[in-house]
Amino acid sequence: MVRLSKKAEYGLIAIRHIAASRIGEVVTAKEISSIYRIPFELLAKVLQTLARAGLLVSHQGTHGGYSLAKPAEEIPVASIIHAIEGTTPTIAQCMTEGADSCTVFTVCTIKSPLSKVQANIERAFSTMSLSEIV
Amino acid sequence: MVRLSKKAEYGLIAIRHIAASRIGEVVTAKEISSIYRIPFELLAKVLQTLARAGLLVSHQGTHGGYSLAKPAEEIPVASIIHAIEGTTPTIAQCMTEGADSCTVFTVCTIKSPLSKVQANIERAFSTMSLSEIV
DNA sequence: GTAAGTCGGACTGTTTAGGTCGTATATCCT
DNA sequence: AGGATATACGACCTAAACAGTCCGACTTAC
Repeated sequence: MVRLSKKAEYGLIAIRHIAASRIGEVVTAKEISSIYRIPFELLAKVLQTLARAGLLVSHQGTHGGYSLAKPAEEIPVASIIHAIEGTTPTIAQCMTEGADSCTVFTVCTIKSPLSKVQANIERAFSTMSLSEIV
Repeated sequence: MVRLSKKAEYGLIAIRHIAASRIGEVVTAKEISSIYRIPFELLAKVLQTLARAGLLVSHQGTHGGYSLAKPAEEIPVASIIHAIEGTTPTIAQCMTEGADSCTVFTVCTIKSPLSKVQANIERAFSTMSLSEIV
């Protein structure tokens, strides 16, 4: 019913690890992958995505790695998950796509009650910042 | 991030429809499938599952169909979703399976913060009964 | 210039969701 | 009795998403 993808899970673990390290220090993908036994290549991709989303800054070359782009307090958990999972997450299909994607022509009867639940979930992730899970 | 499966969506629409019909009246899978343009075979499976879970009672034979097994007030939305999705839903893999399924040997660092979010979601669905979405 | 890093696209294998098919069984009506 | 109309249920198929891999390129410190 509610499950994060492996990528999101890895991303959360990784960014939490980075947040927990001393500030100014960069952390390599290799280090994280070996500590948490996460496939290196996959983790690298996730970190790249996070960097592109502006949550991490990457430092190339020898002694390169990743560090937080901003203080942990300013990074909501929701933004991490969103960056990784890409697609805007909605609880039911009819809430994302064009109005006529809902095969029910007039009313999608369950739409409005579910949207409340969705708002709740979204809020739960948005109000929780990275600093709270370190 | 948070999306119900089609089956769950169909199940919700269907049971809501049944709940909205006059009491004592049975509704056929065919009727629901044609109204909401839901593939008949698939819907039939979902309704069977719901019947097996004790949320609906099925009436076989001519003029058969489905009706609610109990008043809508006594059917939490969560129970409908759980019945259909089967597997106990957890937000991350490490929360379901055996302790050693988490590749991180000592601590799954993100486990506890996420479990709070999960509890929230669970609560949102549990406190909402079918009667509230009719 | 070489080692240690990130970058990013292409590719593969596996799982799961969504949907279909066929057959059995129960019930009503004539 | 027998046909029409339902549910019951397992087997099957397909496409897409997910998890993971591979490889070549670029960047930077020493």
